[in-house]
Amino acid sequence: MDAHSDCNMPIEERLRAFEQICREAGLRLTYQRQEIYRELALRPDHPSAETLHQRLRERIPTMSLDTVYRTLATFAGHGLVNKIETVENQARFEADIGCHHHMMCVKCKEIVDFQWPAVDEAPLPDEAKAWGHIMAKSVVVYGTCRNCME
Amino acid sequence: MDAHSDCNMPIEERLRAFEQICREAGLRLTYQRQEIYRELALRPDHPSAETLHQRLRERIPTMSLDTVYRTLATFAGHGLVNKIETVENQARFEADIGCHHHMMCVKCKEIVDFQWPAVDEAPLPDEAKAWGHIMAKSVVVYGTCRNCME
DNA sequence: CGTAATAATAAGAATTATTCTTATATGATA
DNA sequence: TATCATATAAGAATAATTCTTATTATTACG
Repeated sequence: MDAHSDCNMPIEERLRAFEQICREAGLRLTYQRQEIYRELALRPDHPSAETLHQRLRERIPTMSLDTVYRTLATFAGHGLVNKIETVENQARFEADIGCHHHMMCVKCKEIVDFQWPAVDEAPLPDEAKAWGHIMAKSVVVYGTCRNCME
Repeated sequence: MDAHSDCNMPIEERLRAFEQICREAGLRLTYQRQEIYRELALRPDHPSAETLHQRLRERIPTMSLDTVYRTLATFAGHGLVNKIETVENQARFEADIGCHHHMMCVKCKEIVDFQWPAVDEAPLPDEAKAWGHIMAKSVVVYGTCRNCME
């Protein structure tokens, strides 16, 4: 089985998998990288780089926003985190790279994971196969969450 | 049948539908709005606001980038155009609001429409229904297009 | 274990993407 | 056609992200 990290794994195991992937990829295991990964992996939400930076700065006042951006980009390049596409102009991130999709509330902007096996299992249409080589698919659903429906 | 605009309709009809929707919504039918809509509807690609602005400025040198952004936001708010979510940080737009999905080439960033009835017809999982009221769903597939596979 | 080489960081500047402000112009209505 | 509200152009401002550079810290190697 491949080294991966999803929300059903205990945090220690996810951190170990993270460290292993860093080592294999030749990424130095810095304090900042470990703390950024841990902060992202610890909560099930989908923070922006800025939100993550604010959280980290409470513990680590010297952590710079640039490091958060740079590190998240590095992680995303190595498949350690996902950058989530939304209609908003601030990118959102998650450490759970298991197969799932996203629902975003158009009011509070909260993003929640969900499973949709019917879509995961649906074969890509011929049109898509003819277009080129497909590597990833992403479903984002927009609506109003229960909290925001008052 | 609802007034809508997809790539199978002749451009004249799409422009008429556009004008009608503007009138019904109380949106003034300005020269800029008509030209921005026409420019977007005329091509099957998915330009950014900036790309669209460059195209328009060749014909209309006084067209401002702000007007393009503002107008696209207005259009999107009235369901006249789609703002497409991607992992890139520049938003992309399209005038085709018929049901379809998108493939994006990670190299050249080109976006192409495709149909995927299996996904359109798949019922949302209970998890999603329980979350709140869902209004839209978007599928984006990432890969390398034939042109970029050399 | 200490040290050299090199990659990563912090800080702030720079860039890119988008939105706001304000004076002017234009479309819709009477 | 005059009126009035809305939309526009221009450029300033803000927001989001990336770059530059000097410094620091990790890793590999002795």
